[in-house]
Amino acid sequence: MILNNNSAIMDAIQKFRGYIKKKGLRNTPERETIIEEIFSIHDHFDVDELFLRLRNKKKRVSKASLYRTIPLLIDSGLIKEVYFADGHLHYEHIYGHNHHCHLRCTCCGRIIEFADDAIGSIQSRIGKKYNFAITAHRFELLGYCPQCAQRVGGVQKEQRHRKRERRKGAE
Amino acid sequence: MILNNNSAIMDAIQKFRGYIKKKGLRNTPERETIIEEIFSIHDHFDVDELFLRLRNKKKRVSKASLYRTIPLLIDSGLIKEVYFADGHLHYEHIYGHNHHCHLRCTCCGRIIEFADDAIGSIQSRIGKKYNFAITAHRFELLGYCPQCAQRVGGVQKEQRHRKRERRKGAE
DNA sequence: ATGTATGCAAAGTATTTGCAATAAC
DNA sequence: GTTATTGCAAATACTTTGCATACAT
Repeated sequence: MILNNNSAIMDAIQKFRGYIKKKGLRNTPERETIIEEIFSIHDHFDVDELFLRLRNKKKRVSKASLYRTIPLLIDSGLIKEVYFADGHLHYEHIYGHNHHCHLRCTCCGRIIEFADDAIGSIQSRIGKKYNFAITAHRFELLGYCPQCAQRVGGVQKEQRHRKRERRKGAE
Repeated sequence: MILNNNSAIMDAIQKFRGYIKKKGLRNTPERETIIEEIFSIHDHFDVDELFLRLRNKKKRVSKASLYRTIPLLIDSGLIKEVYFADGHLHYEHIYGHNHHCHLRCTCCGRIIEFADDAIGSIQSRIGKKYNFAITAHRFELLGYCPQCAQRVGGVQKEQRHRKRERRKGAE
């Protein structure tokens, strides 16, 4: 059911061009490079991962441009924030992904995607009740995965340490 | 239905003392001061707000202690992270609050609390399915409040600016 | 007595911003 | 030609940490 092929990338770029035009902004090769990379990631990502992936492919886009582009991608409906961990936000693209939420192990950081039909009905029920125009939701379940549940639990810092190791490795 | 009176504060402190003892840590006046302050806040808070509130009451607790105490309060089940905005996490205490989730206007930052019975059943359904021991969830709905929906939309930075002004005012 | 907790200041990490040069329209 | 965008480096924001002192047990 995952459609992250060239057609999804082209759809995304088309949608972004429309957004740029509507807002009176300018399109640039850097922005399209970013979109191409994001839509080739079949997973969640954070700014640092995105930056490293681009650098590994010799695509030179500065981090400042990443930080400046991400809000545009969110506003244009191409990506969304999915959860906060390791001290920063993680994102994922929207096109070609089925809608899902995240189940996260607070011990090892493992992520499982899930979907549940009841979420949509809660969203519309609450939106109507408070007269909000709801544009997005974030639903995360937190707990211990089967492996971590056996061990003690409460070793919340492992996650962050692992992340640091990963970054060092990439230098 | 809100019970943030002295008995809720005492309950919280009792629970924390039990936690401290179980973990072999030490209780300190600073930690109890922090708990008292948090349980007197009938709202969400972030580290900076907590720090300023304490300072305004001449209770001298360093920010380092706040940052070191918050994980203990989360681990002991007294508070929880509720959402990420303005570049950092916001928290709320658990005792004496009915369970609820947050509806947030991405334009003006306004927060509405809501509850929906379906959330609990999703949580247990998914926990069972993936064999996770679920300890918490975070469910946020994002959109435009009635007032902001009338104006354009997309002025995502207002929120952060307002926060900065607020801080300056408190100096 | 022992060793955890504190405050402070420094370091670390993430993100934003000023500015000159570039390039999209 | 005009002006948004870029990369860089500096600045800012948030959080963590090292260390000497204080204090809970």
